Amino acid sequence: CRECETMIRDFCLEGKLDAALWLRNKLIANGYIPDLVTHNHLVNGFCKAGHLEKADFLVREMLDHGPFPNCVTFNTFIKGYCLKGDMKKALSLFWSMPEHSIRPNKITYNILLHALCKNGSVEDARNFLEEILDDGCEKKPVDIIASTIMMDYCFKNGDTVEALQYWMKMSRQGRRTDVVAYNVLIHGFCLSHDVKLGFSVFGQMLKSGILPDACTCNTFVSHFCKIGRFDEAWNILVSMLSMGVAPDWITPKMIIEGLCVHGDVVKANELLHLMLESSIVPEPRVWNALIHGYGKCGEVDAALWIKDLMVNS
RNA sequence: GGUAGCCUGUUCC
Repeated sequence: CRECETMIRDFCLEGKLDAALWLRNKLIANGYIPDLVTHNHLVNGFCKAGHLEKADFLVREMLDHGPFPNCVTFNTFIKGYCLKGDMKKALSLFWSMPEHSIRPNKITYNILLHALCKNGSVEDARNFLEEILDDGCEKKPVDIIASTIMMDYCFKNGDTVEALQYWMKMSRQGRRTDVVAYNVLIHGFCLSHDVKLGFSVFGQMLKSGILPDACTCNTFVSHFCKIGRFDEAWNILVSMLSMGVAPDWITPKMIIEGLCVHGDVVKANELLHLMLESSIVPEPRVWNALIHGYGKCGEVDAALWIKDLMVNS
């Protein structure tokens, strides 16, 4: 019945949760119990759709009749409550894990850390982190993702000093910092309007053999668009392309919208075609920005032409 | 003994 389980999984991924649940119930009625991973897909589907009552029902059934939930089940379920902003419930689930003899893993901690930063405060997250570290043996190195989460939210709250402490701890531990950690650091410097530092971090990143990605590019581009330096933003995009970084639709979106607002529709149009050549099709609002941009300076023909282009893309 | 699918961090809005 591997095929039925694959079907349930695909239904979940496509958001067809009713069908997925129906098939699961059907199989059980016929005496076959879908395996744990399949159940986890169902829980995940319900959580992502915000139907936590259904996820809750499913997890209860799993506890009572199997397949017995594992750490992934709880991670998924906890994240569901985090997305709803219900940290009380998320934390109580976390603390209930030992009752079921399920051990939380790094991912569990990171889900909660992230949500505590987002829905609560960095303070709450810091306390939680300390609690976790105290719990086990000493000198446990902090997970790189956990450090990145903390660093990110410290920057976002304007606490640069603490953010950098997380960064230094990370690099001191000799753990391999990755592209996301660098992106967060660069973004942090851009937030405090210190692009120069951002660039020097970027250089450091290249030196340690870590390749930039679309986020790295977008972080710089976003910064330059915000201060109205579209020439610089454009240069970033071009040099990233030459480094082999594949831009996503966010990159052109920022520059095109910015250029249109500032009245340089011609340049925006040029960029649009560049992206279309790389078969990157922008969002509707990017097209709107261009159409509106041409309309604003009275070039109705050009506006209509863009509209045709949009329909054909 | 080998093998598969599920859960965590960064950029625009």
